[in-house]
Amino acid sequence: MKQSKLFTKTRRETPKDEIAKNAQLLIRAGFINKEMAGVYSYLPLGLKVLKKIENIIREEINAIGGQELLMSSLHPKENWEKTGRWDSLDVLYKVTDSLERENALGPTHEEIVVPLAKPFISSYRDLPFSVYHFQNKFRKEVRAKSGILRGREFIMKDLYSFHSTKEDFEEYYQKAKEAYINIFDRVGIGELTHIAFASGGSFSKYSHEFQTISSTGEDVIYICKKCSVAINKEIIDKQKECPECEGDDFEEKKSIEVGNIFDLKTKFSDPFGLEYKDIDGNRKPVLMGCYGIGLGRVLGTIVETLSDDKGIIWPKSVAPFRVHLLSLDQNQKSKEIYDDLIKKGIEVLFDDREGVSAGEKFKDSDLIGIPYRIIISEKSLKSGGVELKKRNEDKSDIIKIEEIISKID
RNA sequence: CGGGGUGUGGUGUAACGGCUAACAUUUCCGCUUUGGGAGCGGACGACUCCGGGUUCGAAUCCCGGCAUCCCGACCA
Repeated sequence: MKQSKLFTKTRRETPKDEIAKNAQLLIRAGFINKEMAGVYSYLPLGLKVLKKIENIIREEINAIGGQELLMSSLHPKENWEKTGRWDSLDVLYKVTDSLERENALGPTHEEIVVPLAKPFISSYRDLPFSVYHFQNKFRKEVRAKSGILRGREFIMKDLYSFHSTKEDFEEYYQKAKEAYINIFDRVGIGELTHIAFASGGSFSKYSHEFQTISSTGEDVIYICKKCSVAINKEIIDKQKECPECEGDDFEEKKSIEVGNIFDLKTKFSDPFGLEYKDIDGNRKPVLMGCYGIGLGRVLGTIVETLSDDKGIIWPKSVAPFRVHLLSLDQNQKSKEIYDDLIKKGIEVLFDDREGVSAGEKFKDSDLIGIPYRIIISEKSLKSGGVELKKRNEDKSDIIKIEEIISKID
């Protein structure tokens, strides 16, 4: 991608209506645009990152047998009345059309996925299975806050699993937990992310949240100093020892909930009569689990936790480009290198803008946060090649042009 | 939903109740310049969020609304 053709430009000033670092940097760098409180558009750079996060999640969920589908955003009122949530869920957006028909905008998809699964489940032989999708969720948050961390419209991966026995559910739940660990490792926040015990489970007594340590987080967790698992606030009040190792020394930290896994039991199977016949021919309710990850929240958390005062520092796995190629008045030589890297399948943002000073290109590059920066200038060429600098390091090296590929893996 | 803050060119700010609403930046034109947001000259760009009110006179004061941010409550 040539930067001279890029849809967005960077901004020098931080927008005055954003306090959260994630939104300030993402808007300044041209990744997102704010439409209204809690609602953001993803621009070409932002969408690239979002898609990379999505693909990592997709690979890990496919690996535990999840089948991807895409459910609707507009939901029949009837389904929500069946579960009682038409009236009880205050974040539910209700829309009325000109014929006075009422619908809901989906904030989550139990009300769709359960009736959807019903015709496909009759026997215990049909179980287990799991389905998921990436989709825009709508929640009428009374107070959107923290940039893209708590919005009114956001993309979520929600996975639903269906089981005949609790043993089978527990086995799958464990696999989902491991998939989540892989996901947060791969997107670059694994070290900061703790599994937190939360209330709500039936068999294991707990559900689990994935909490990333960050001062901008709105949650508080207590990290066990002995085994590093965490407990969320609502259960540490009742219990003073670690459920994992029985340690009793905790560190209090603010954190962002980037994902959760939850045992639904028969909460949604019951109202929809989702049943199967067991081996003896008895009808029994299907057991379910649900597993969510907010993509925008993950993206925002990466920015919150990995940026510095100059801009964003993307992990390689989700960076919009691998290389930021800066031409300092050397467009001809730079173009050759750019074409060569593209031919080799490297994702490159090529700052080919003419009449833009070196300093401005450096500032923009720091802000956008691409992992590798290659500078081509009269100076570098005289020294025998190009200059390579990593976004997360201060030092830089002059390397030969032929060496580039081997240095950017 | 309670409490507080803020609404001025695209962006960020300034302006005691009183001249044609100022400055920076962005953008455009010309020249010049290329290692940390370069320099000079010129140009474009605002019914000062909306609606009322007070006043000879309102960006400025008052009332209402809307928007937005923060704190709290809420958060399958």
